[in-house]
Amino acid sequence: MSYTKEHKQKTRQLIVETARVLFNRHGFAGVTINMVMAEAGLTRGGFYNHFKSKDELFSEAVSSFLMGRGAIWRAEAGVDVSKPCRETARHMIEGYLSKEHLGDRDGQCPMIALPSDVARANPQVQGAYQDLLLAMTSLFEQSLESGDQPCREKALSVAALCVGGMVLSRTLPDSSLAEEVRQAAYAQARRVINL
Amino acid sequence: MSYTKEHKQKTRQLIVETARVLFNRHGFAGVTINMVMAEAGLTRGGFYNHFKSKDELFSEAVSSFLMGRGAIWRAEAGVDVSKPCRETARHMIEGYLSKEHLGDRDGQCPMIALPSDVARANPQVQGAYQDLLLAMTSLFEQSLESGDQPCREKALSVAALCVGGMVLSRTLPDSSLAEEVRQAAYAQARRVINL
DNA sequence: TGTACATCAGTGAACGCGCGTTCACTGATGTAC
DNA sequence: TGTACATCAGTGAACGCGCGTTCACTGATGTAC
Repeated sequence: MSYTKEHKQKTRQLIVETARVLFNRHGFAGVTINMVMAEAGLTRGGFYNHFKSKDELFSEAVSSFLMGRGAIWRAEAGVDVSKPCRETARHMIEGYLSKEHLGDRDGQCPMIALPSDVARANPQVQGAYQDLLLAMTSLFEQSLESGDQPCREKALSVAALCVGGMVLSRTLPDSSLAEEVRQAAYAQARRVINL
Repeated sequence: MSYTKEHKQKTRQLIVETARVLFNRHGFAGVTINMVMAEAGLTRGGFYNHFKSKDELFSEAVSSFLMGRGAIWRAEAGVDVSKPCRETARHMIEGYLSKEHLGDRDGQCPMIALPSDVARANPQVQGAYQDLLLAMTSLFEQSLESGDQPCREKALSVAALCVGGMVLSRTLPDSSLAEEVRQAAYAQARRVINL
């Protein structure tokens, strides 16, 4: 035996997390294997000891968000997934549509940072993206259920507001307009969950 | 004189429109100058008689939507910009969040097809993107104004629903989930404009 | 009306460059004795 | 405990390729006479 399995696993995770940040910043095509490896303190050749291809790395990077950076994010935002209630939904939209989340380009949800990159990526990446949406909507669904109302529709439309508000806001060069959009989406999402 | 100015102008427009379609399909990085020129029935070298760079082409392609393909789209969707009223807003969201618009990858609004590409592009491209959003929101604003209500916020949140619903729907690999998201966004947008 | 000419839109080969990926290697590590 | 060895994570040069862009050219066109 050379090194331990844990050592390799750690390196792999380091590469994935480094890549996730760089993909968020520069998009899929804007990131090179060399950039990722250098940023992780490694050299380009070693990459293929861990991944089959750049595509596989992209897929891992997007998947990693939910349980990795996303879990930290949820903790910071006060979103307790184990106790879904109206309060939880409120924390979720408050955190998701917050100014901090908008400004945190490196730690941002991939649904905001990479939508058109993912739309043109391979099925694994799209699957990871879908898992993010499902995590979000099922949290809303569980949080909002209360007998009569069709709350799945409500949950999906709040997700559309969250992602749409942030995607628009992040792309607009006029920052006061961006701020208006973000706040409007937030106000509307609040209204929907209180309906 | 060689050729007329109109001839050159026509060629330029052909290149821009060809590029707009290809950018929608493959994203900024996925399109090469050669692809664009070949698709337009020309050869690569001529490109620089018309544009300074690929960036400039991208900017032109996004700007061209509003008055070009977008105008055709509005006509098909029955959106009469000159008569903004509740009915106009209804046609707008009905068309924007329609199954046809979702499926029409080539003719789709760039806000849906290219969000993360634009977010990382140069200021001109972002300006063109912002103009699209402003066109949409000011139409909603004018259509919905009725004295007391804060209808700008309403307009912005409907835009977030339109873009968010479509961006999500187009990216989800599970097409029945995609359909649910689209319909939920539509139902919610309808509810907001009737509020 | 016919011809000679100047223009410049369009051509296609070529440039330098950086990409994703491969590969022969090296040297730090854990294990066997 | 100390040493010889096998493993394989990590190295870095190299590969083929296609990109954005440049450039010397060509030939279709409109104009002048």
